[in-house]
Amino acid sequence: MSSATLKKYYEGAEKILVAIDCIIFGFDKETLKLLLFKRKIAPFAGEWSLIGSFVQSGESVPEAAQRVLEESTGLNNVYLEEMGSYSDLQRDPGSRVISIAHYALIRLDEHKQQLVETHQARWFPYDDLPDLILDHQEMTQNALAKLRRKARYQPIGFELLPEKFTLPQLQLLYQAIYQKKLDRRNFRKKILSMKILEKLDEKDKTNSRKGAFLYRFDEKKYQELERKGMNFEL
Amino acid sequence: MSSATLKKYYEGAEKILVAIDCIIFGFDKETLKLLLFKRKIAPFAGEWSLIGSFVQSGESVPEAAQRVLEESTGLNNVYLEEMGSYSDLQRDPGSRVISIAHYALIRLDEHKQQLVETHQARWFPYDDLPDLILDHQEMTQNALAKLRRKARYQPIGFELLPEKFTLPQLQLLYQAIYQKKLDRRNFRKKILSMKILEKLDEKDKTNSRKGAFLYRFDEKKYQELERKGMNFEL
DNA sequence: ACAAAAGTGTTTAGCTTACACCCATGG
DNA sequence: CCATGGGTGTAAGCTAAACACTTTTGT
Repeated sequence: MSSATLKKYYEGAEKILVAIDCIIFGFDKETLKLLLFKRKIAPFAGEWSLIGSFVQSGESVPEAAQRVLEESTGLNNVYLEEMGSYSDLQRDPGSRVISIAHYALIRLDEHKQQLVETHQARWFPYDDLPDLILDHQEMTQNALAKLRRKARYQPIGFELLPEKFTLPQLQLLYQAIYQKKLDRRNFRKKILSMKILEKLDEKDKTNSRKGAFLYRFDEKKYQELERKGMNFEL
Repeated sequence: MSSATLKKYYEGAEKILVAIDCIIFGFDKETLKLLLFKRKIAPFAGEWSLIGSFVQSGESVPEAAQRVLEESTGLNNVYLEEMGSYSDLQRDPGSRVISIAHYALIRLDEHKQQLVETHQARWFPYDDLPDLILDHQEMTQNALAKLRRKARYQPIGFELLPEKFTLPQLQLLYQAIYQKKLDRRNFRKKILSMKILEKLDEKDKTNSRKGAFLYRFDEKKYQELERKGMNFEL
């Protein structure tokens, strides 16, 4: 093939705006929350929206997603997962844009509250969200579906908890993700039998007089088990 | 925001070439296969590659993927699933391209052999693939990983078999997907207990003198069970 | 009659589920 | 001393796993 034809091959194709949008999950006490933003630009200025940005020519998709996360939460070591593209021709009246949606799991206690204010953002309980622009509602629903599925075979739930957490807290989290109650004894048995938690000597007394022991997720132990082919199931 | 700023918002962003690439799975007797193509254009003309195409301005990502599938196999009702984006800045030396990879499951008996020839394509056993260009090797590995995971909770395996198939055939397929042997009696028990197969009166005698009964996948029964919340597990 | 693949049940072990009482502490 | 949430064990039912012989039929 001649270099002229090659040129035509790549240049004959249409370039398209590529955006990324982030569904940011957090977990507070017993509810799953989403970080939403008041959109600053037209169309739909002033309405609630996911946070997003265009992919720049100098960055890959994961880099763009990390950048957005850092700009909006101040965090740079965030669990981030691509969840698919949204490409309807009419999805954005402003222009033809293909968006690659991502969901992120962040620890509410770590993110910079100040940035939330700067961005006119707000945490909403997952089951009490405002109307969202464009196809952001659909993205949001797909994100929870993916999160649920993923949480079944990988311990990503821990990404939503502080470094030290109690078993009751962990159970509340999984209950929030699966939207159903779990038996306390069975939950404990199962999670402890996986041996991926390190029990600490401290107690957290914010929720009861007796206090609950704090645990820490042991990444190393988990990865060992994973290599040996364990299956993490609720 | 003024319309000038708006203009700047969308126009200030960089447009990027967006491609889709398809990992096309087939199943033959007892091996999982991939349809690969001799690349016609530079760079890498003449080397083996997945089939792909740029997303046109008039089509969505799923539409582009279907188009590619139809052009390369002649099939238009194909099981097709997006599996993620590939966006390294240097991934394609020809130009900066973001590719959204998809995997497809097709029935070897249905696709048009003639098109395979037209495209200088060839079916390769999954575990004996030639070197592939760009990041196509990585895509291929990710595709099988996704297929395996997905096959655990959705009966997508059937997309790889002809409409009528025998239980031994089905078992061979799942063994190929999971790369491990399954017990014949347990497999049968499990699959039949799901009640998603319709037993026919015909036998297929191509593989034995006795012959094996043919079955058909019952989409309706499956969807009913799905609504009631069954879990499809190997 | 025999070779080659299809078909069929039972037993055992492990896992999941359901369930109720005592413990520690701060007020 | 009592109210509140944290912690613990066991029995029953169910699902998964292991395992070997009979059936059919073309040659």
